[in-house]
Amino acid sequence: MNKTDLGEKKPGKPGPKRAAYHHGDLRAHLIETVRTLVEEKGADGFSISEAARRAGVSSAAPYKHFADKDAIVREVAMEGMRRLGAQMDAQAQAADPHNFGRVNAIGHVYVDFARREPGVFRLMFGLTEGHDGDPEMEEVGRATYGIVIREVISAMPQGTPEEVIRRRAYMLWMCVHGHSFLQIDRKVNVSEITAPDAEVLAELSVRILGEPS
Amino acid sequence: MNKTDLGEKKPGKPGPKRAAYHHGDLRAHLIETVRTLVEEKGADGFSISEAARRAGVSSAAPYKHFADKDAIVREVAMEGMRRLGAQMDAQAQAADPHNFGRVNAIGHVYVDFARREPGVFRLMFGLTEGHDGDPEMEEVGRATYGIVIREVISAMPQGTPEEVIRRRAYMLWMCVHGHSFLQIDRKVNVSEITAPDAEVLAELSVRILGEPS
DNA sequence: TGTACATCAGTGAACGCGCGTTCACTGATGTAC
DNA sequence: TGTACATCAGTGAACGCGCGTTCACTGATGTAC
Repeated sequence: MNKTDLGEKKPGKPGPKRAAYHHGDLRAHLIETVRTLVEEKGADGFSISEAARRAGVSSAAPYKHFADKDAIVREVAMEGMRRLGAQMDAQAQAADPHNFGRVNAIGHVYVDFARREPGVFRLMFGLTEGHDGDPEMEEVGRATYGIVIREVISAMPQGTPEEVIRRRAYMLWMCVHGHSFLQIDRKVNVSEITAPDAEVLAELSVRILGEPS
Repeated sequence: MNKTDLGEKKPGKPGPKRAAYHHGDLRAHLIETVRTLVEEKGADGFSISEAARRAGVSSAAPYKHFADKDAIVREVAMEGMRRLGAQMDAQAQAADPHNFGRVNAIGHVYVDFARREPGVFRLMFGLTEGHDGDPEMEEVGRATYGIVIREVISAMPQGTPEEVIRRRAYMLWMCVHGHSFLQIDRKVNVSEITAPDAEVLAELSVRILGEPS
């Protein structure tokens, strides 16, 4: 197989994507490809071979950029976590602080992310054996969770002890996380609830962040 | 390979497990084997071949009892759901009804199940492509969730509208489900909470089932 | 600007592996008479 | 109780498959002079 057969490149008329023999940014392209592949086939259904095939590259090429399959998965998960954090931050800032509006905004971003990219979401939060003590992974996770903490702090009365803050934040996380998984795993229907997401999340933040009855 | 080589059976002294040439209850034995295998290797890591090997049977034998791999997985998931339901029921009945004690008991059974059998738990609640519209699966799921509904009803004031009941029940489910996954996926640590499970779950049931502040 | 060379990012062929599933088979079991 | 036979639950060999990864290689690119 000749290189001119490979991509959409015609000889003499260099394609817009592939500058030349070298791909240019195969690494980023692979991450992106794996991302869509994970959505299509699931975290355990995709293969490096297929990603390479889709990227129009030999099956050995990925190994020039990643040590092994796990390394790609890790990258996709981290990139997802960063995006989630960025979206949470942006939406929180944009939201009305009254009635726990910022906390609610974060919750919606979380659930929407799960719904929009269930595959990546699973990669980020499912047990991915080996990422367990990964410090970089932990760091980006903590950074994202830090946004939740920040907004819970500003939603609660000043001077609320840190321990209480942490506990309330975790309660919110539990709910939102559970909701996300029940949604993408299509288990919500057995609950037969009719209320829309927004209503349920709003009620929860009031109940969790307000005074107990 | 002769049959006398297969199991622990010595000729003339029939083993206690394998009555004779026929296994006796290979079907049940396979389900049990897969159950432990799923815990060891994860839902996507186990193989029928290995299950057969462990059961001391040829790799083709399982197909005398199950159509394909999915059918075994399905059975393991259903059996898990039935056990979860039974445990929830038993612990709810045994618990003190005051202070939402029964609801809390159910929550603990749920979380403990996840912690004790994360593999099966994932099988039951993770998206297992194909079990989606499975009516038998839905039925056993609904039966188990029915226990939650039952206890929420008896924990709330008489005459509470069904819609409210369903919503509160789902809120509890979200939390407990989220907590379960965060635990088994080892993500709880980033929240840095120190309060024990029991305390958090108890507070949540008060907040969710009580009057909002 | 031209040349020599090191480096880099690919290729394509090959490997060993374990898997899910099928197949023709066979020995054990249960049943009818 | 004995015999003939259908059925059942296994065997073991084989299949095709796609995978992750390695390897020696090669052409393109960047750099030093």
